[in-house]
Amino acid sequence: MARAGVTVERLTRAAAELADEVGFDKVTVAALARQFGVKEASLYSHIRNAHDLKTRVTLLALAELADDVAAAVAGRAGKDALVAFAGAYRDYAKRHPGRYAAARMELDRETALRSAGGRHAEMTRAILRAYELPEPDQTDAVRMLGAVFHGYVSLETAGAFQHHPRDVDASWASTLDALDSALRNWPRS
Amino acid sequence: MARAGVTVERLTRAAAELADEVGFDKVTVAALARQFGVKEASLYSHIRNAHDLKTRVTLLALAELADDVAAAVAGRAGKDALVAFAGAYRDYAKRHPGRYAAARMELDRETALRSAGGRHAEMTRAILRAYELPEPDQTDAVRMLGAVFHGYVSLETAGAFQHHPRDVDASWASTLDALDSALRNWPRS
DNA sequence: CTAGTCTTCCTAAGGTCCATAGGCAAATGC
DNA sequence: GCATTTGCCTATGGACCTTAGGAAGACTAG
Repeated sequence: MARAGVTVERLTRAAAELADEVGFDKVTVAALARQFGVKEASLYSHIRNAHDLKTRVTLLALAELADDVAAAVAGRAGKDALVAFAGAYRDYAKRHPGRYAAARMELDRETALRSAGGRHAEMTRAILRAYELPEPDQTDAVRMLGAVFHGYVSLETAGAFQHHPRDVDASWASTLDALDSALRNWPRS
Repeated sequence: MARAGVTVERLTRAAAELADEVGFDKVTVAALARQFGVKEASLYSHIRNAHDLKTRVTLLALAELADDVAAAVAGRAGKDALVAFAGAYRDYAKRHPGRYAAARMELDRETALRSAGGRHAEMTRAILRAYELPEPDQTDAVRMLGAVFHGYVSLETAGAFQHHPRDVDASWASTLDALDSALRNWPRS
């Protein structure tokens, strides 16, 4: 039998692309096998199971997203950095909806530790540096920023903002203005 | 054959409870059939398909959540109302994680219109009344509030805040303080 | 180069779930 | 009391996940 040249890397890339095209939940071992022209069972020489495959896509997405955000915030500070971070985050989610969904999948403890999740937290803290928040307010602000970014993108992707004519980009810009103001006037505990 | 007394209502309730126990994505026609002691095929006399069943759980969850929030904000205004709204929202999500996940499922246009989604938007606008924001800022604020609430609950449920010792309730309170301040000092366009 | 080993792919098979078709019997309505 | 409707059944098939065991290509040591 001629070999199809399947590797974990190629599988993961194909799975990520498939996720962006048809949705992360529709990434199946069967669909990938079809794409590579092999039988489903063959893929189990490369991945442990379907969950393993999805986890790999998640790790890929988290790393890509962290790279994008890192590039965006490089050399910026304060509100500038905030807007760049948020823009890169939202852009990634819109360009790669399937990967973004993967990035939000729950990981088990050890996998989470070797993911790019830590870089995300670090970068968020870096943004807050200019606002000079002491702990624990800084941690609270990190959590709030994460909530706003993820929440906005998530609702937007789910079509929750489609029922009103107001431009979604404009609301986003306005939200970032409000966030900046909230961070500058953070209510100290 | 003795009848098992299956009805759409009982199915929906059982599905909602099952969702809270094992996760919304694990709510299956097969599992429900087992619970009711009937064959899978029998359920198709009551529901059209699995998606129909999930949609019913979604509508139930949206209505329950709207009721809870309405009860919480009744007779309150300003920051008081904001905190009550947010608290009811987050409590519901924690008490009913499966239902909450259902509430975030995307609905088709017509179904969304006859859902309690409209009440949610109205109540959010009601909260903002005290902050006296003109349009389109009010809409922007509605979107931001939705993003923060959903995003926070979503990240918390996914365990994203477990990697830091800071008390999650305290961060939540702090976030609401910041939101209140952001709404009071909303940057007018 | 050859023989052994590892890797990649296969067939076969069993499990879960979703869904439809067609039938029988209990419940309901006139 | 009889016809109709409704609720449940069996049978069947498709999609997906996964494991076991085997064959043949690819690599490696002697």
